[in-house]
Amino acid sequence: MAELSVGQVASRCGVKVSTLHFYETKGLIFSSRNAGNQRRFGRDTMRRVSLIKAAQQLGVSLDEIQHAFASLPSYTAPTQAQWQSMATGWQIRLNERIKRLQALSDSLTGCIGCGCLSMKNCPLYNSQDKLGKVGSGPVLLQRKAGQQ
Amino acid sequence: MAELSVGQVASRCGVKVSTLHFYETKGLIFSSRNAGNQRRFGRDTMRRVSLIKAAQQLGVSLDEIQHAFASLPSYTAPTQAQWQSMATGWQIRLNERIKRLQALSDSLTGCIGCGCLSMKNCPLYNSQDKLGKVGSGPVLLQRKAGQQ
DNA sequence: CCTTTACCTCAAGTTTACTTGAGGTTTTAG
DNA sequence: CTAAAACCTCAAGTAAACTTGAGGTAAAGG
Repeated sequence: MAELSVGQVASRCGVKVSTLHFYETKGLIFSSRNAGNQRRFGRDTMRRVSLIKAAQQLGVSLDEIQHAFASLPSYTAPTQAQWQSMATGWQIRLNERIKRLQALSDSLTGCIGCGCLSMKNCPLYNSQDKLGKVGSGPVLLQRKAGQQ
Repeated sequence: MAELSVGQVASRCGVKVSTLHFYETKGLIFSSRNAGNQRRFGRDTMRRVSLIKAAQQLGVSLDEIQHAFASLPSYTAPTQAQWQSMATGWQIRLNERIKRLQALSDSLTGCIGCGCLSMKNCPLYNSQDKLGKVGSGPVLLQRKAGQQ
């Protein structure tokens, strides 16, 4: 049983069948068809779906994921090296994100310590505001890559 | 100048005026009105907006944020203790999230190490799949709080 | 005073990521 | 062989988080 039906992939990946259809239209996964026009997925599809779900945890959009997947072959199972370079790429991204969250956590710690009643020395609030200078405000740790 | 106009809050927080209107309809921020029916915000509004943006980084929805804000007074500036208990709550959440991302990062590291050609020992893929047992699949680290 | 900039409200539009449903075909289990 | 379960396509609906636009009022600078 080399190939899997859409229902099998769905149940083993914990997603709905409709989600897999959707991912296929987005070019995130690929299938061939059997005699009766039903989808048949290679086993690597499950890893793709796992990676999609993992990446979404990091706040990565499907478009970006698709872009990252673009280096992988669509219809043949990716090689070891190909998976590895993808995984490495995600991990770099993931570690950046962890760092940012850590920084945010530190800011909150400062916030808890400072009391923040005065708003003058709150590290969260004052990360950019500098006590009300003209210009852009306390745009804090977000907005690294054009989120708005 | 104790109170701020919507435009001032917007530019100092790095968000659009329409976003502040939107947040107000959602009950995330509050304003009084001047003689000409224009909004006037207390300075604590900026901290609220900072916290909203920070929380969004953690994947917290506006509804949840609103719920967390519910403990704060709407029209009077929150006290030190009130801010602190909020910040502490966020930080617990934040640290949980960091832990999860760390776990994901570890899985990816395993993935990079194992090569994953066989799919038999990939820690990312096999976190729940157990080599194809019947039942639910490699539902990995997500889905902690009914995300789908 | 007058014009430009900032505000106001309310309705409708946008994007992302899916889900639901209708109407019909294929597989599979008994 | 037949009935239920699984698939198929395509269109439309949903939810979150905003944004845009129209039509009109207020405030601020010269």
